[in-house]
Amino acid sequence: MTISEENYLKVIYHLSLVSPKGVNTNAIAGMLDTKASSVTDMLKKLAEKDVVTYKKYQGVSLTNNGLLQAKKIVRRHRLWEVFLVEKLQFTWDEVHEIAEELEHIKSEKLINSLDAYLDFPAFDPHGDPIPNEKGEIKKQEKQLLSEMPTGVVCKCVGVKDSSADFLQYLDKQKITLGSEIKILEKETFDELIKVEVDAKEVILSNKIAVNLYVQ
Amino acid sequence: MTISEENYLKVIYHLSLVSPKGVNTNAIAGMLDTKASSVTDMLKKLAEKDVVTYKKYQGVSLTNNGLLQAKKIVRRHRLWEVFLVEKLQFTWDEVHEIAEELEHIKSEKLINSLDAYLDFPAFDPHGDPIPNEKGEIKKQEKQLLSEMPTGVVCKCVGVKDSSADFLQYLDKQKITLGSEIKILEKETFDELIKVEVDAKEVILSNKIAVNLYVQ
DNA sequence: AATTAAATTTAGACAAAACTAAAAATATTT
DNA sequence: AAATATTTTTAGTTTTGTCTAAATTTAATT
Repeated sequence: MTISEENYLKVIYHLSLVSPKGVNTNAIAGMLDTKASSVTDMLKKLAEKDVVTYKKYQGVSLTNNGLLQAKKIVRRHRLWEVFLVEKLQFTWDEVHEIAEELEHIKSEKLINSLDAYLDFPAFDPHGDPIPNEKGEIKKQEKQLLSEMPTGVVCKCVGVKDSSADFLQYLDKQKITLGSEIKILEKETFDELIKVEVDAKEVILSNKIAVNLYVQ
Repeated sequence: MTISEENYLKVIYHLSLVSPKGVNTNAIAGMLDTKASSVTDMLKKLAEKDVVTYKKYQGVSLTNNGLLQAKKIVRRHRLWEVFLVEKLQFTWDEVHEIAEELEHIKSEKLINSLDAYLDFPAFDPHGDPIPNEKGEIKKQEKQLLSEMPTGVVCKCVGVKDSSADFLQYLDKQKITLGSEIKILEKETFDELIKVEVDAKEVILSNKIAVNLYVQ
């Protein structure tokens, strides 16, 4: 598998978690910053290789084999992210770009040794689950901050949007993985949420609340 | 720079250490397992980019810029090798292939963090020097085992041939980086060398002796 | 010095992965 | 249901890095 093919597989995997009944050509093009016609070409090739099932105009889905391959790529990506944060002191907003490259290094021995070296982490620095060697994923129950009722104390366990911009904004508010968040007040009119983090009161917009997973 | 261009630069660098007055097209083709015509094409492109000076039929050499680039690639390669051996328990014969891939990950921050994490190693697992951030290389004085006189005790500090086959052969003889080697007898007729390693007598062929650096 | 051999370059072609522009299929409106 | 809009596919190019085969230059021999 080429790097390009791997990137397609990965994107199809992520999109199929949201739309399990078939992923759109355009959606893939959007994620990969390429053109729909290029996607069509690649889908044919991937179908040839039996990693996706593809019918003209009907979108694609992963085959069992394709799913396993995709999980391996995600596994590599997330393990490297853990490495960068835990061992090389990167912050959670810096790791994605580099992991995009590292994820394509394919040695099984490398990735399993890395996994052991990191003590078999179940989640990456953004709270996303890391598939194990067999592709099994430990599901974590989590809810969006926006869905939590007033008064409760919850813990930040992940982000939906893991863009550097969002993560840096969270840093500015002293919110990070594991932060305790107490919901003080929810304003129904403009959906602002007043919370307490680090013994300080903070106002969070809805845009933040719908992108923050808590438990 | 593409991966392919980096591979050419790296090979030209290694070859220019042996033939500083210009590297042959054929030599490059041999190292990269490609054809001379492909090399010619690439040399033109690299000359365009000012990383090599190239004159038809005269071979190539690196420009100052090209030399720095090449050293960066070598630096990355060797740092990853140290990482694999020191942190992930790889053996010295397993690391080259994987480092061939890892060397193309280009984040400066990544490589400098890795360097610090590994405590700024000066040599890789085969005894080859690791350029620092500025491209400076710490030279180590070393001689081939074949050049040492009878009677002396020396220490293995590197290998000239770092192929897996050779390294595994050395492992079988219990010779590794840092091994003390006492030269007991040199046979002039067939150039076999009797040495003592690990309190055991071993006979080494000339092929071994001309590929083992000692101090 | 002429001839042969070896190394190198040119010319033309190919595969991968992208693109543009146009055509076809599906969805959505009116 | 017809018209329009959107999505997807096809057809034909482009770029990168490779190849083969032929031509050219340099090196080695006789």
